[in-house]
Amino acid sequence: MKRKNINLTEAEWNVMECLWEKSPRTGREAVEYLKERMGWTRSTTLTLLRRMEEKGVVRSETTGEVKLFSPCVTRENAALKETKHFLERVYKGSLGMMLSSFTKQQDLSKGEIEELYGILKELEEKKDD
Amino acid sequence: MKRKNINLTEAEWNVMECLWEKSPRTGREAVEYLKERMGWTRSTTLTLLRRMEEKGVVRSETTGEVKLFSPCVTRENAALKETKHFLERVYKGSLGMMLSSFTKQQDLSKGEIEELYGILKELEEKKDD
DNA sequence: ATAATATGGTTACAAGTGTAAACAGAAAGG
DNA sequence: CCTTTCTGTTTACACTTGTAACCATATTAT
Repeated sequence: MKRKNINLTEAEWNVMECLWEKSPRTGREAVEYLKERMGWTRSTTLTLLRRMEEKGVVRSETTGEVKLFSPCVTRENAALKETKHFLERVYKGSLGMMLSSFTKQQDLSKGEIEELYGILKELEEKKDD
Repeated sequence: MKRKNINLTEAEWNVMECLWEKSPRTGREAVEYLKERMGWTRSTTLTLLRRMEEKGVVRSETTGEVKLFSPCVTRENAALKETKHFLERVYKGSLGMMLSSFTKQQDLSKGEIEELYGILKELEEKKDD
């Protein structure tokens, strides 16, 4: 069961969120953060951090007393990768298919539609010049 | 590690694709299909089918000689669920955020942008009446 | 100095996943 | 009939993921 595409698991995303929000963070900070929003125990958080360091998505430096953890991937990159993978798997890579399928069953508010329009418009303009 | 949200795994999506494309299918058909595009052995496919039946995403009826497999979920529903889950995890549930993040790094062709526009326009119109 | 804390490391363990070999009964060929 | 061939069922096994207890060492408070 070789896994080439080292995508973040659900639990790992939470750890990343914690580090993306602020980094570097000491182990203690991370533990506290994840205890609060996830209800994880100290062990759980530290184990995750260790594994993620092994996987190369988190890096740490020991400064005398404590360890400082930082993410090795930007949120943008991780999200992009995940998005591609997701689109590939579920919508044969087509963003259009995803949008139309999704909106067909999920009612978007007027506001949301406007938002999407805005994004597209901007894109187009950027393309023109 | 209780998993409440029975989402389809990567491998399972392939089995579903096979059944969505045509169903019901005999075991043999499925095996052949997945041997071709995935290179899976007979065992692998049949094991997957069994597990998926246990999970309730696939159903089978034995007609005397052979077993006929069918999906218990529509592609649309599975995709929607997966999409929600994905958006939640990666983009805090925001479709807009996803679109803008994605397009910021992934160049869309003129054609693709047009396609997305079309989808939105249609949505809007439907909303109006 | 001794006991309580904090901090990080090691080990554990069940459920889930990917992948498949082995086995068993039915049907078909010779 | 006996062997090959389908078809389906059982068993297996390594890796992953979620979750955590346990252990060791350093620091601190009494």
